[in-house]
Amino acid sequence: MKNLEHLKKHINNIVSLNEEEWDVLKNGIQEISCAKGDLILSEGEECDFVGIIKTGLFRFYTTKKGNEKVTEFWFPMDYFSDYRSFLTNTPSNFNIEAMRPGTIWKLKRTYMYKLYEESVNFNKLGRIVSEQLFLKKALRLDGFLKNSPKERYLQLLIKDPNILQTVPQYMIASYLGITPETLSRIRKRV
Amino acid sequence: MKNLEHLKKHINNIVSLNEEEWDVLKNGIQEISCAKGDLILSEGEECDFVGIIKTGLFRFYTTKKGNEKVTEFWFPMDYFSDYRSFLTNTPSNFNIEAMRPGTIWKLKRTYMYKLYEESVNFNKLGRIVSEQLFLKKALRLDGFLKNSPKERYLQLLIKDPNILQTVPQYMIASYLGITPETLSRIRKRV
DNA sequence: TAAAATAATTGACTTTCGTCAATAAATACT
DNA sequence: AGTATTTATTGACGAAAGTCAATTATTTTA
Repeated sequence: MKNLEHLKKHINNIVSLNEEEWDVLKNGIQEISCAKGDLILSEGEECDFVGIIKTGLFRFYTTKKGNEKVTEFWFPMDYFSDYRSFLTNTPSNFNIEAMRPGTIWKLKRTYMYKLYEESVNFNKLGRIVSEQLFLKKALRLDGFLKNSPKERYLQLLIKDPNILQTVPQYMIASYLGITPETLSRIRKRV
Repeated sequence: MKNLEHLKKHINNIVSLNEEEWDVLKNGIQEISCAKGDLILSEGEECDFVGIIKTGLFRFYTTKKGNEKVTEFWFPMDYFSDYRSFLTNTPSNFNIEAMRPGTIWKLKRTYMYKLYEESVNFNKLGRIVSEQLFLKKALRLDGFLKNSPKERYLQLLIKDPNILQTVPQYMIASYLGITPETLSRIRKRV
């Protein structure tokens, strides 16, 4: 049984849909339960959805020469998708993994593009989602261009303490673009 | 005298505006000529526009401890803005500089948000611009997370040869996140 | 075209981070 | 609680990139 009240409230903060619009949107949304370790998306697959985390903790990572590079962590009410794959209709190079049991809301691309034809509000929603995703990427890229590993870690301490509390340290190291050993040493010297 | 035919064609590839919509959009567009070295945006200012390069070559950079970190280069028909500053109404940490004489088209935020209220097509346009900007950031971030400096340079060779041909090498080094000396050595070993 | 200014290369040296291996700490399992 | 597994720390060492200074190449400008 889907309980979408929380989502409805969230969406209405972005753009105020009328009841009819909400019903249309609602019908496109799948609510999916995930067990720990579940892969919502795997490398090679096309990402044909955008979604929002209802509960749980998810990560977005790729692999290189056997080891994993974490690009993002997602918490409740975060948007999630391989939006590059989604937008370009090409296979993803990433995996999306449930780090613990949780629930997600998904909206398929085909459905979403149908919505875009329906009303101005859905386009507005799509625009704002894109903007949010842009902001996240931009801030993260700036961190890499401007800051050293140590500075990136300190920024994380300030801006995303929730990540530090909930995610194993070796994944945080990967997220910061360094090895676990280096992160351990940075922490010692702070 | 504004000659916007080229721009009109470009916009119509994204979303087909009717004549009335195009007239409204047109009225919001400023065409601005830039001399070499002109700063279209300076650190501390708020970026209240998005634009498209008509002609010329521009760079987007920030400064740290006196030296410059280049985040992006923009060529004709590229979107440009400090879109983070634009979206969040906060001061920019970046500069936009004309690297040679050129011309740009600018659209102010206030005007753009007025357009968003007007019709579905403008929202669509805004969405697609956001998507494009997202894609660029995402690809660049992935490069930093996944590739070494040498690999990033080789990717640039393949994907953006135009940058290599037109931009001084020390700025390319900055764009790759390394020093000019290191880039020089990488090039020697390839 | 000559001089000046800017950009690129090279060498010597330092710093930072990665790698590998061992150990310690924390967590999960029965 | 006690064992097994996973995660974090530490040390020794090597590789890669940064820094500083000098030199060479290229471009600009007078």
